[in-house]
Amino acid sequence: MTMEANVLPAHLKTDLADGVFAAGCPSRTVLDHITSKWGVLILVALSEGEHRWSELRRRADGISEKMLAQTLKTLERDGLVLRKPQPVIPPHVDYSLTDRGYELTALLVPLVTWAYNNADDILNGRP
Amino acid sequence: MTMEANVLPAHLKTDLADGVFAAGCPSRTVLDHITSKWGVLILVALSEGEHRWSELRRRADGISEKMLAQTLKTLERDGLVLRKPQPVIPPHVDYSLTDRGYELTALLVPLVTWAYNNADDILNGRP
DNA sequence: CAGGATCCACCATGATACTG
DNA sequence: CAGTATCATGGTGGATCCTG
Repeated sequence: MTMEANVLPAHLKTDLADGVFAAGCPSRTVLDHITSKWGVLILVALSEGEHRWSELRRRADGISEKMLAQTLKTLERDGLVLRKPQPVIPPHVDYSLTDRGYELTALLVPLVTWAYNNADDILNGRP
Repeated sequence: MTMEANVLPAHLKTDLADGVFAAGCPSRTVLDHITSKWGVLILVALSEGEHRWSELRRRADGISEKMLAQTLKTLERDGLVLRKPQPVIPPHVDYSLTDRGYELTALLVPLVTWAYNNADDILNGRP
């Protein structure tokens, strides 16, 4: 019996243009943003609802203020995250997902969940 | 009308333990591997079927030999990619997905597809 | 409270050359 | 063909201090 193992079925492939493999493809830049170390965590955190700066800082354990600012700015410029300054005393800023950001996290959360569930087996060489 | 916008429904959240946000969580390491710049492309390429070293080198446009070797080694150690040296003349090596790698690409390919389809809008500030 | 600015260190990455 | 070895570098990311 001849069969090629572990090849994605056609219906999953059709949407994936060859372009993603090209060096100059814009998707590379976008992928860099959304799969960045902290980008993933921030997006997943926001998928649970609106968060303040200080909440995100605590939630994404280990992130520096610099990287939080940089990550949020990139995601905001990409139209994935919405920044809402609240002019109250004391002032704060709320971050949430845009529609496009929400669409993205629907794909991202399962990936992170999978990584979480498989991490121990993977890192310990278990099948 | 009060409603919280763009929050994932409960059934998608339940599986996602708070642990992923912890600095020491093993999933961070795994995420680093599978969301790395070249890791993503190699996994997606292999989701289309078995590839040789030289094929992967050409497919992942712009990758250096060093990065290809490093990426493949990491993915192999993680049990996501299978390495099969072919003792023929001239010799070559086939790379393919393990069952676990296949499971992963089922989640990864939609993400890459999304990035590809949205890249232009995102980078040009279109809604 | 939410950042901006600056300095610095290191590691990931790339180029090149060589080998089993 | 499929890598490994070595070296150079620059960009990512952290620490610290400062501000609206």
